[in-house]
Amino acid sequence: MLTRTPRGSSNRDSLLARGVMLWRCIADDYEQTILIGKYDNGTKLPPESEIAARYGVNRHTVRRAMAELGTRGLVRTERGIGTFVRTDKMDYPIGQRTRFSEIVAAAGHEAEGRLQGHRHEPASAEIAAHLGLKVGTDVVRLEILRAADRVPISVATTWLPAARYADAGKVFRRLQSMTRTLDHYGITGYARKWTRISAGFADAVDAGRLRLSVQRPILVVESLDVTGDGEPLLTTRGRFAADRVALTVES
Amino acid sequence: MLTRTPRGSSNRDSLLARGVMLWRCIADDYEQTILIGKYDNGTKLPPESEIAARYGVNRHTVRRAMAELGTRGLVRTERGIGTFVRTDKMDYPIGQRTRFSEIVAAAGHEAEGRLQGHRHEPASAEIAAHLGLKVGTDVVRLEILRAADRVPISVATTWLPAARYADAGKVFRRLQSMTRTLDHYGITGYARKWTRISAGFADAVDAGRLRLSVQRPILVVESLDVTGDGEPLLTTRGRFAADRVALTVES
DNA sequence: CCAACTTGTCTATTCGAATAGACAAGTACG
DNA sequence: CGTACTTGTCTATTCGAATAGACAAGTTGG
Repeated sequence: MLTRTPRGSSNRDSLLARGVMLWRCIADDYEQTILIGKYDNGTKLPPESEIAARYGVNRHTVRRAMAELGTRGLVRTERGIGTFVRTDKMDYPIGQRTRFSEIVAAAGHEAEGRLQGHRHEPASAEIAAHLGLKVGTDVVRLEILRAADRVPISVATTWLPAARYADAGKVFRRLQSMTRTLDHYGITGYARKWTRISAGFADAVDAGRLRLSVQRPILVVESLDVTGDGEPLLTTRGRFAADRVALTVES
Repeated sequence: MLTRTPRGSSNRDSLLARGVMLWRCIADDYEQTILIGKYDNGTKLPPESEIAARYGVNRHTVRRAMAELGTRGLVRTERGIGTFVRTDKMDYPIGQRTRFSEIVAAAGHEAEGRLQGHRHEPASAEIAAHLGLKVGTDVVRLEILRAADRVPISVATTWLPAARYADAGKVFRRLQSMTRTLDHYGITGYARKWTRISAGFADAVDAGRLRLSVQRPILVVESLDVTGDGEPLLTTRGRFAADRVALTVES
């Protein structure tokens, strides 16, 4: 070990923004490089010790930065081997039978759905039209964060008629899945009726939940699911991290 | 004092970016609000204690944020009175007799010029043309940060012929002023020959030196000064913080 | 199997961010 | 003058960022 520069100068200064932690600066620096497309998918990064030396920081600090990049879904680390760049996007098929947990499981990942919050509210004109209700009817609103292998994929706002699904929030929080929640209400065969896709930028709240930098692109997916009888069941407005997902529409 | 929320929740969460210090988040939040133009110039901000309560943080943390906004030139604090928004831009007249220290002094502020670095280098085609030298001739290059009342106003790169001003770096570092540096070489009556103004965005280095957020607009001012005899003296490429300066061209 | 290399985890220490409280110093107003 | 209010400064404490070092656990290649 040479370890000069015990405290000061090096490549650090060119990154160090006042009031921003070192590991965050390093993580952001790597994110830029990766998102620019400088690395191919699967490229092996240098060993942590080498990166630490190049930045003039401790190895633990680099580990913290890499952990951050892991939660952002930009790298994948394997013990004893190394850290690899991950630029492939998860394929997310959209069709009549669109179930997050099943899609993720089919892709060989671990699905997770966490309820961020829920409340009752009167239906807006748009929500009422989707669900076939009168404006102002009581509806349940759920905010759900979905992740695959602990990497956030999407945040979704879902509305259901309160008349039948008043406790949907509590049920979801326990069962952690929309499929199982509806099953709890006796709904088994439900289907996607329509899906509308647009794009935009993540606001501060969504960016935080999705562990994205602000102003990264997102895919906005609005949809309506119906019961087997064709009755409106739930409508959703989901925001997908466009850096991590590609939507495939079945036809 | 009510001081609930000893550690958690409040308006904090909506701001708190992971890896970014609290005071920085608050400062950036205020900067956004100010630059959007929500406050008129001179508007009095609420007392520190009140701001602290609104964000759910300690008063010291607010003070740190306000200190940051002060160095960015966005607020001005007066003891015993309060903190005031500062959106007025300093008027910077450009004419034949353009001397930073004189302009700033005339506006009632304290001028400061700090040398960031200096070196000799061969003249590029552009610099050579400006100074009337052959390409590759040895020139002295100075990087100067200028501030008024401790608020950074501009960073400037200045080139002089090395033949006569070889030690310009050391001299400037001692005298802290271009006017005095030239005076040291016996140059008293020099004048602006031409000025070219354009605009762009601050890169990471300039943003750091000017204490700006990255990607804030800057005014790029290229100019040539000549001696009393009309001989090319020095050429400069200055980058001014557009949020703090308005250039006035005399005609 | 063994040696070299890389990531994971542990302990200890230093330094600054953030909190908490108290008081000084300045201004404004009746 | 004196009270109320606001900013400035000080001390003390807690918690996490960053450093430092050592070793365990895993992979690779001879």
